[in-house]
Amino acid sequence: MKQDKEPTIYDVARVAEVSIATVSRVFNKSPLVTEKTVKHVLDAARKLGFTPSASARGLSGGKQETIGIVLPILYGNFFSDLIYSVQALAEDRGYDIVVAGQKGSPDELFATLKKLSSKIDGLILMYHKEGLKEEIIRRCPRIPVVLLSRFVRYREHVDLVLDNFTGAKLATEHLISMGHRKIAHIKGEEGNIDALERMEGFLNATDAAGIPRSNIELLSGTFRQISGYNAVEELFRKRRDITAIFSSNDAMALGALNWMQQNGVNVPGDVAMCGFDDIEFAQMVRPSLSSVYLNTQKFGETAFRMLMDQIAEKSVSDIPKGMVIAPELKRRESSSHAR
Amino acid sequence: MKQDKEPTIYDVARVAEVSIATVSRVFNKSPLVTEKTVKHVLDAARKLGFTPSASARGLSGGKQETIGIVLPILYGNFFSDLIYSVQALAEDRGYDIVVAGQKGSPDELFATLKKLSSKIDGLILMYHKEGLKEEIIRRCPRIPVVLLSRFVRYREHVDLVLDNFTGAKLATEHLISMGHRKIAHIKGEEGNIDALERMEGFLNATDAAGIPRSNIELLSGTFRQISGYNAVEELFRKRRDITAIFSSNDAMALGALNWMQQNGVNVPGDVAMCGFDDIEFAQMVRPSLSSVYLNTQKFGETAFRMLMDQIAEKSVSDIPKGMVIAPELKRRESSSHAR
DNA sequence: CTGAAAGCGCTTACAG
DNA sequence: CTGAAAGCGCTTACAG
Repeated sequence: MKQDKEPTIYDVARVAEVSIATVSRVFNKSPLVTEKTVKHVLDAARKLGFTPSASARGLSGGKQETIGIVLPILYGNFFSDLIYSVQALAEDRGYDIVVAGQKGSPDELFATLKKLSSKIDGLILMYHKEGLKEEIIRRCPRIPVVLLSRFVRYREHVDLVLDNFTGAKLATEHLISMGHRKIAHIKGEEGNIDALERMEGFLNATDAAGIPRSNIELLSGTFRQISGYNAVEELFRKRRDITAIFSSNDAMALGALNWMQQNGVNVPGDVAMCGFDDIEFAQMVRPSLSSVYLNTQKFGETAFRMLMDQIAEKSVSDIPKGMVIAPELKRRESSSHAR
Repeated sequence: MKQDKEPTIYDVARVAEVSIATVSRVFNKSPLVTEKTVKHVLDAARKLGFTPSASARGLSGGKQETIGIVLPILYGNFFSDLIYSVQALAEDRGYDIVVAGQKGSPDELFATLKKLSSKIDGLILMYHKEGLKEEIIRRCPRIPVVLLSRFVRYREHVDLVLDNFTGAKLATEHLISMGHRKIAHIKGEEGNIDALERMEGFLNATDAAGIPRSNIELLSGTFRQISGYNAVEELFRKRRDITAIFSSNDAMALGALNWMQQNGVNVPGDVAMCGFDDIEFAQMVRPSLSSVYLNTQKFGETAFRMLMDQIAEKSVSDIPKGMVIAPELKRRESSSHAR
């Protein structure tokens, strides 16, 4: 039963009394083989504990049955949600997933990709650089890629976007629809593109509603809770006419909530509040926090399907699709009070 | 420059005017090759954009330069932290990581492992079942494995344990050392082994301190925040002499904190509080929440090192090491008041 | 220090 | 429907 080395296709062929070609066909579900032969082969394989060698398959057939996911950083909820959703689909299709991070420069990225490329049949890549799609097609010509971005501004350069901008716009429109005309925005970290796109979404909505810039207040933040706390403190020192706040993330919104609760400002009675990210605590806090949910799961699933399409067509599509995964607004208590 | 197909070792050999054996040696950093030859080969390889085929290497050399990580579920902070820490080390050593989840039964697990085994040089596996180590060695004899568990009770069956029990004990001892003798514990989800081990750690500490069982109160919980809220509400209806609470996780601790703040119970003045998990919000909330931190990063790094050792020794070690990664207590405001 | 050659375990035209 | 055989791109004794 127990082998000293892994059994090969030859062992199976011998036991099943067929040629190795037939064994190979059985494991590749070729329609050519008789049902009876299939059974023989499968029995022999089971008896020997045979599993085809991925290396040999890869070498001769060119299929790895593995896809790669390369992300800026293998960390946090975004990473975890993305892998989770892709893996669930990949498993059904018999694909394994190899993950890689990427440090800094495009050159290092390409070194990673080159090394990875002989292990995978396709790649899901999140990286932000104009013209990257074209460069990848040029430098890794044989490998289908789905390019991902969290930034609408790169829409034309990638295949799939998880849209911060529209999320922020949705949240702001919601606050406006509740009657608010004097709205503050707590910005995210300086230089962070998520933060930038969220602010742009905010301004786009207020502008579209005809709200004058003097009615809005942009507050500095760092995405950390304490900066939300400090931001509202400063806001209220400066002016007290603001009736709604859109925060660039939930952590800062919670910090802001904290300050207001400590200082007798009622939410949503005096000030309505909306965050971004829809972290677990948004539902847990009192008042529960309205927030924008980025559907990372859908993002991952769509990316995987796009990749499978490319692999199936055996065509490395060079037409960026620029598809967008829409964010969703979660209305909760913190913005439930109409003006 | 741009090839219609990937360049091979033959192309490099031709351009560098050496044999393919030499090219191979260069890429395997064989000490035999002249510096001058190395340079020629590397130049040719660069010029052609050559990267060795992982499949061919795997087939003929038996090294995949890939390790597998198989976890119960590819989800949440634990997963993300573990991958992050392993990946950082693996990248330095030139290893890629393939991840897989596992559904239910041991048979499905072994199917997953068998399929994976030809793609990897070693495996980090988290799975809870007595005798699993032996079964793996029997059924996947050629592949080094590091078995992980979050449960000390399986210590003898695995290589590395992330210790819930001691974490809970630490937290409880801390509360006792602050002078508390009447302590409640909010339990985690019924049937969950993490929850069970945390409760056992709690009871172990109170017993060791000679605290009578009548002085302690075990409250039902589900790990969700609301259940912590409900648990203290019930506790205070029942008795008001409890001066400290150890919660099986932070979410419930935060729920409990919530109830107490709403009902005029001062933390830590009237009741000290300690949670488990050290989630981000533990530091953000007021009062900040004391908690137990499971060093997942160290867990992952240690697992990887153990695996590398096994791979290097080329010996599939069958002696479970039963090493334990100690949890750390984070003392914060919620338990800062001595009795 | 370098090369010729066998072999790793498959897939896939090509014959039959 | 099945088999014999070439070939995928490497590594590694074995010679020299």
